[in-house]
Amino acid sequence: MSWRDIQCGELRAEHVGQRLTVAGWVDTRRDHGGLVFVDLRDHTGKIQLVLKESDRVHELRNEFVVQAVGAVAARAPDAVNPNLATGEVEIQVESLQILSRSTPLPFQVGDDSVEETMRLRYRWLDMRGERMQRNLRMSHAAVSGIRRTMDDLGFVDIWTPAMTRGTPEGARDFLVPVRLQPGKFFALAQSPQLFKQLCMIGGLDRYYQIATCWRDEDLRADRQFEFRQLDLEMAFVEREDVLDVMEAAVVGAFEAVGKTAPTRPFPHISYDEAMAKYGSDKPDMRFAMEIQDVTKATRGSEFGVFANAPCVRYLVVPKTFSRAEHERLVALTKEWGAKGLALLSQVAKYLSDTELEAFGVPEGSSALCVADTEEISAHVLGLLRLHLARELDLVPDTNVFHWVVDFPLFKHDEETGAWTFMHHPFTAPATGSEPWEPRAPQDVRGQHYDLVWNGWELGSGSIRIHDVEVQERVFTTMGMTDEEAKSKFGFLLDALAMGAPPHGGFAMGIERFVAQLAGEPDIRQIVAFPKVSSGSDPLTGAPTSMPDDVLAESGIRALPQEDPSKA
RNA sequence: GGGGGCGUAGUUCAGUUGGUUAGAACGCCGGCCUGUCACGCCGGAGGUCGCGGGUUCGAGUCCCGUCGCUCCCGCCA
Repeated sequence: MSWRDIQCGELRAEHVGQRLTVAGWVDTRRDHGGLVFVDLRDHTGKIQLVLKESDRVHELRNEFVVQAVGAVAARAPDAVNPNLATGEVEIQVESLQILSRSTPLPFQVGDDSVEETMRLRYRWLDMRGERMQRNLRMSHAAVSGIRRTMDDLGFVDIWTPAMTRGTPEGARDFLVPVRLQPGKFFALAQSPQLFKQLCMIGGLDRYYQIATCWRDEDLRADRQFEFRQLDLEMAFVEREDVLDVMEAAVVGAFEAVGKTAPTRPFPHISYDEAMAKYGSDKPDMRFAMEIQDVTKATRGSEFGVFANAPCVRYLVVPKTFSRAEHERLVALTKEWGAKGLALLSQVAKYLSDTELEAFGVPEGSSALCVADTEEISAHVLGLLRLHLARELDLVPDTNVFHWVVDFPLFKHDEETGAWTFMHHPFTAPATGSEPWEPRAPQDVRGQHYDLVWNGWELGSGSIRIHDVEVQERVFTTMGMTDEEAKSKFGFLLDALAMGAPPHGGFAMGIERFVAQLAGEPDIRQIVAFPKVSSGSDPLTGAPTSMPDDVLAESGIRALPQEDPSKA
């Protein structure tokens, strides 16, 4: 026998007269005494069961799992429910079997107002609701579309290790103690980066993987400890070849979920332009409100704050600000690192007519100015731009994909004073920018590119270094000695020295992509069992402490932790 | 590491200037009901106001601390 002949949401007028078995969850019951209506639900929808009085029928409660056998009947015209896809029919139940009971629930399935920790603690209930059903199924469909695209393009899915060599650079690693070698650790892969490059050197040509990655950094709306990325790498290609494949994958996912795909090719913007106009390397370009620069015009200003600052930039905002509103913004920008935030109308008295003209602020608008280093001005105004756009509801409901290109290869590390990489140390310098000495490292561009969707960084990639000497020179610029480079990346240098083809690739965060696709504000709505922002799992209670003897077996010992109950 | 927000019944919330026995809706329990579909009607149970301390004649309300959740900055090759 079968539990069901048809799913709840699939019943239509065409089934009238058939005797069918259905099964699902009791969504609602309307008990009229001698007559009971039950909306039976599964992920396809609901169907109304009509039950005559019997022993069992009054026992039914929400979320009981039941199986019913009965005839599909057409509803009387005045009893049709136009709000239900199955609303023209109902099942006249002949026999009902309770397959499983349910205790009263901590919240009602489908209640969208419940606090998220509660939803996560009882995720199995949350999952029965429309929202998670849609998100998890859309996630699967998107990944299917991506896989189909990659397979069709001749990419080969290669499994790379989760347990790999730790890297002190970059994100913090999750460590895995090794019982067979006490005191030594694997790190969970932050990305399959080096392995996919080795695949290229190994002649695999076109690699991809929906790869799980782990990074031990603070969680955010768009960040979890573990996440998946579409990871791909191609040999004998240039930047545009990689971008082309990525666009195809994105479009493949859109088509797989039945949404209108963005137009190809996606527009490009340079890193410098993005930083200047939007103060971010992942600009939200659904709206303008670009950052303006008046550094030159205010050089000789009598207003010392402007004249003496290395950089004067501002945002024109279509609104006038009260003193209190301005003060609040000042406080915000100070948190972000600015010394202050000048409202042009307040400092106008110190400025010449020529200077004021340079600002060119229309009637009814305001200019908010930051006078600081170029870096801080861009950063703060970039954040302020996003903040104000959201607050003033200036963000249209559109989809804007674009590539950010021409990144610097190196950046200066404020803490150590050394040069470090912008992306990772395997990104190739732009053609023509090598050898870069005696050119300053900050002037070297890298063949790095980011994919940005509505201000979310979906992922990044680059053309990699395939020349062992260039790779060594990059390590040297970063202050690495030959010995260090050899000990950390000797295997890569060996491989590069043994016939490495030109290659490049990309990695796109799956959850970020699907969250945007589903219109969700954070990736927890896409992940079946996510962690909350403190880094714990409210469902299982993980992480937990471990007995000392278990730790000892792994060759480690936990540091004593303060007991919070004593505080 | 830093800043903001939130925490009251199972859930979502209200709770005035500090003042009697902390309320509502949904859910839950009992009863009635043969055409409902957010069924209806009658009745009922349910509270460590996150936790600890303080101020006060009196604290859900004010103060301090702490815990949890959340958003953001830093961080995220």
